[in-house]
Amino acid sequence: MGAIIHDIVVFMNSPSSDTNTAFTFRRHRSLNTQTSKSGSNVIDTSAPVVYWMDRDMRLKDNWALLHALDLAAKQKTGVVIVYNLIVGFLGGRERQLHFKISALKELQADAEKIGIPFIVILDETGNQSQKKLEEIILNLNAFCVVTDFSPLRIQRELKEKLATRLDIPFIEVDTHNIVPAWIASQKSEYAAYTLRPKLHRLLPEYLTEIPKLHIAPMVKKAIVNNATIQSIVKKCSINLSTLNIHLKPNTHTNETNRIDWIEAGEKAAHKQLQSFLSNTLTLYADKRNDPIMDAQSNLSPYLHYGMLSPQRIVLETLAHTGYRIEDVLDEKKNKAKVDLEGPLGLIDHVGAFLEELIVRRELADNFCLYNPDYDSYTCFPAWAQATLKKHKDDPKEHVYSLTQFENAATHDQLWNAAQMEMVRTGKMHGYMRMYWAKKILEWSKDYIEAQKIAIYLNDTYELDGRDPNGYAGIAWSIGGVHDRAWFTRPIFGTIRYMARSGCEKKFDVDAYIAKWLK
DNA sequence: ATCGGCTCGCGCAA
DNA sequence: TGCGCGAAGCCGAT
Repeated sequence: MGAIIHDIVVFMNSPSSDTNTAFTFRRHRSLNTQTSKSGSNVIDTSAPVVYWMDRDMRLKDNWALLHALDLAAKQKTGVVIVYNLIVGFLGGRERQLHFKISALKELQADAEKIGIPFIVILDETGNQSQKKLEEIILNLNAFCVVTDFSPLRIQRELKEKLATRLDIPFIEVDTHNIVPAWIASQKSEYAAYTLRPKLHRLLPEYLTEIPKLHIAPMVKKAIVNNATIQSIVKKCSINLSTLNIHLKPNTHTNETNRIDWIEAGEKAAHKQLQSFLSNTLTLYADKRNDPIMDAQSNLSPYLHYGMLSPQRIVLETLAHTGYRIEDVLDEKKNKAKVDLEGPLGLIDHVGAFLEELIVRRELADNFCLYNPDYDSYTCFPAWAQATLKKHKDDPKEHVYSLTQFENAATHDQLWNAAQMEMVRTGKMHGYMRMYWAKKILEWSKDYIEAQKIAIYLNDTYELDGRDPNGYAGIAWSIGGVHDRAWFTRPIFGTIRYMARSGCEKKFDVDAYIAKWLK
């Protein structure tokens, strides 16, 4: 029988009273069956808990770090964070790497301030991660390893390999979702409406306050006083300020390799959240699908890198508006009764925002977790594969190559504008992402190639690329995933179609084109 | 401006 | 077994 890590209890000072509020969290699971290597009576205070930070690049509101700190406090030892920087991860380019490195600098400085060494190791070829992580965990004589959760194959495979090699407990904590993906649902959900009730049922249990980061004095002391760990940290961590990596430039050179309109890191993320809540939230429900209006949250790059906790966003949104989560969920449930004419109320904006933040994000993780072929056409539902296959050889007015798409050289200036928005800013407007992907289906050799092209462009240019949201969004647009069948038409079959004329009815297409194509 | 039909299959009620 | 309904739509009729 393997080790069972029991639910742990965290105590925190409630801001509204001076009594300690105890609550448990169940956001972790064991990745191997190892028990601690020392006998249960022997406490080796020199063996730290290693938090291998992967998907969630933040110190605040991070359940994985909190879990590591709790285990360390029980063991009277310290915590060391290890971040494994993979160059060119999943086809990422300099823009994503630069964004990451900039956040890592802040993380490293902030972690060290509170007595947590932050080691950055470098995997320049993409195949050294397992060996390097193993080495450093061994060198540090780790007591156990805690990591965060991602449903993407590359990360799951690395964890599986590590799990077979480590002879200490290896624990995964989902700190990217409010309800852990494997608890929210045990199967691939058919659509948002099948996942929604499950999430709504579990939210009262999981949408709790998040404990403040509190470093127990002995946790800090265990590291500060340990010369061996200090020397390993010094020896192993690369120097971020002198790091100089050049990746293959993008097709659109110079101006587009680095993104400068958005600042990386958790401080910048919190600033953006506050700005969104104060300035933009009241536009969200009716204007978020207008690519001319700046009515989106602009939080997705931060969410992708875990620089901001979605749970914190929900808590802040509720605090800012004064609603309770039940109010918002009930409101959505009774929408038909409440939906009178007139301007939308604040609660509609909050409902629309939280629906996207909670249900849509968790649905994307659910999709990748239970469909490991999330980036292949084989993940499309049977009806969609059948209809796409049937219409595969329908005559096409335009067929473009990857290069033509990449260079925004189609006949459709609206499509080209969307492509250029992504190339220039690293973030295409959410509504345009659907149109963009649907048109790649319409103008590619076939749906199999269309999905590949869309994923390549998304992962290359979007700051929030290489994310379950991207794979799910493309599968929705091209493969009917989480969607229903619609009116039959050429090429698409019964996959939902989107037309430029629809965009023209909804927003000022010419203004959008003028903005991104000069 | 607004409406109905198009279309598939899940999940629940019966 | 039947039925309601779903993440963003389109199109033609009114």
